Amino acid sequence: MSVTIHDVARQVNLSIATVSRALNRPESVPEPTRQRVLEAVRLTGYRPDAIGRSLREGRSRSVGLIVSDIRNPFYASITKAVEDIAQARGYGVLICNADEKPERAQEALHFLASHQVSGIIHVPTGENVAVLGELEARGVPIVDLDRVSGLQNAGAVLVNNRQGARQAAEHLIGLGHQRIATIAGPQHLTTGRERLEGFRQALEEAGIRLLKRHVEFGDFREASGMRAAQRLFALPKPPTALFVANNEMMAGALGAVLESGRRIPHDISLVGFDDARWAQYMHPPLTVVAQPIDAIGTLAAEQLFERIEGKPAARIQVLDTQLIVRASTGPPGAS
Amino acid sequence: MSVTIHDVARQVNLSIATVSRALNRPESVPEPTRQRVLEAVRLTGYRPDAIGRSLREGRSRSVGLIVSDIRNPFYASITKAVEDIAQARGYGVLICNADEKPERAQEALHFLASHQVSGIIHVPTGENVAVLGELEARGVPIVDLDRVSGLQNAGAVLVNNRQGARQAAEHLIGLGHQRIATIAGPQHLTTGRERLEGFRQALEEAGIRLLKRHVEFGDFREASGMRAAQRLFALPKPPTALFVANNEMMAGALGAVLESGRRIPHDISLVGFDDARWAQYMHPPLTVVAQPIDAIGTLAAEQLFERIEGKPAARIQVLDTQLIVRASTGPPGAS
DNA sequence: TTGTAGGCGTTATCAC
DNA sequence: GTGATAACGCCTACAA
Repeated sequence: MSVTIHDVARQVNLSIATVSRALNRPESVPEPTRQRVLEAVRLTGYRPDAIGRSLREGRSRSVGLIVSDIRNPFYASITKAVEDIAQARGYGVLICNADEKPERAQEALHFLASHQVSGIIHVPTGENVAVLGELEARGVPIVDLDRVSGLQNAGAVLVNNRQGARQAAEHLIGLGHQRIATIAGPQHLTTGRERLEGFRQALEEAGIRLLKRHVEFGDFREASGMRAAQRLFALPKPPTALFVANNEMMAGALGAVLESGRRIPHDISLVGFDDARWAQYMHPPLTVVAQPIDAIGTLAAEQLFERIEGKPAARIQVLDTQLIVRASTGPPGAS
Repeated sequence: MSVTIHDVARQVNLSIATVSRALNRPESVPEPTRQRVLEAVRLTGYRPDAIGRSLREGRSRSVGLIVSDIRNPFYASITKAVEDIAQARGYGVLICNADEKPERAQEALHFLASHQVSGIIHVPTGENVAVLGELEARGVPIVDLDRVSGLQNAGAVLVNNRQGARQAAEHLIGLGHQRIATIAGPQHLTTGRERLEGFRQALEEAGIRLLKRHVEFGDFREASGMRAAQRLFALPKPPTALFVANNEMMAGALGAVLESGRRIPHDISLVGFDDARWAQYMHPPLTVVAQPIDAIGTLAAEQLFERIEGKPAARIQVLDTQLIVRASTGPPGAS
């Protein structure tokens, strides 16, 4: 069995109360006693049982992280940033992969609740405001990441999606494109909506109407991107430029491009949202709207811990995107 | 506050014992009683507190996952597979990113121990056999993944690294290369050692001596791959073919190739270990030794839960690799 | 069939 | 300065 505080107490002929105090409130115990305890701890290899402590304190020293797709490098990076910061503070990370399914996210939320996590970082997958609200009412800080859950008191770390989409659109327009299409994300997600809106708006301001048949929708997963691109390429007058609203759907769209024998950017100019290693390495390197991934994860984790440690102010932080022009975009019909 | 078993008991005028029984041992309670309880559970929204249960049972319904680099898509996929299976069984996953640092892995191990996890899936980062042994002695099943920790009773899911490296070497030899180099992984890791051994052996069998200056070592991270490749390219007679022992170091090596102005495969043939999306998309597409990623994660998780649920047999499962020939390899000096 | 009570490991309150 | 004790929520012998 494991060594408990009783073993340490026995070792030094003190009560468990004193041992606990020596460990948690060093000032409340005379230095010599404290040293004796510390020595005994070293000797026995005692480590406080996290479960016992959690039960007593009403919260576990761990945080929940719900991502929509752990295989998307964007969320893998986020996970790393969050885990880094949690580990530094002695917290654990319970990871849940919602796989873009709201039911799974809800299940995860319940699970985290019953585990008394100290806080939750959450990539919303759909409508789970009810469960979130309960958690929040119980005093569990919540930080939305990437998307917005609709929960009132949640903090959030987001990216300026409208700006990003606008950058993509303006770049394409500047190159002289007129038949510009987009593969948009799910419209029940803020990222899906905002990227489409920013894109449409930029086009309109340039006097270009975004045709209905030039807007295809996907679910932010690879397969849907491929299908959407295939539909676009099947049009009588296919677009000469395409803005794809996330990296996974872009991976799928690329498959369709290859399949159709089109050359990039001669036959089709491509702009993605969110950078990824493969985007830099592919041929030609992909023009993208990049997000400050590390900052997103770090800020979310930092805000979460600030609030866990007492600062009540939930903040909504919006970060800027950056257009990185590489070689997948060019004037229509030119190589 | 949260709703506890007491609230449910009050609701139906029963003792908490009966409620607990109705929930955990349906057969030990008359059906009508059970129904009343279930109804009350629904009404109150009661969910058992995982912490209380864990304390009582001496183990939490969660497993630990220690990976060496969560941003490496290989481990991100593993994480997904493990989380999938855990979630299906009602277990949570505590994720720890060791970042290839043994101290962090050890810290993580202690953390998981104090959290009374039911089992651990573990990508060894170095020598943590002592802590692992304690865990194991406490009855916590451990499954090594990808590498081998040296722990006696651990199960393991591995890949045939020697075979994989051999496939790479033979492919290069078959193409006619003579000056073949490798960027090997850390030699304190089984993957690092075995891939180098298999590679060397295949060369020797073909009558090619692997020169000392043609073996560079990295730490399985991108930056080290770049530096290693730079050293290789600075040789008076640089190699015409290069086998890189993992995908991250390959990413770095690619940077060095670009920087040096070499063309692939005309000036240098490249074979990687482990496939990645960018490997397929890059130009030219990368020849790789692929690992059955999903199977690795799934088998590890399945073995872990089998053992959690009582089957004592730790197994060592070794999976085959597969050479995928794409366009980054060709005869020396030919395009 | 159901209830009472003990205890898992911890921290904190209250005596001494 | 230190110790005894209660409490957190749960499950399960044992008693009724």
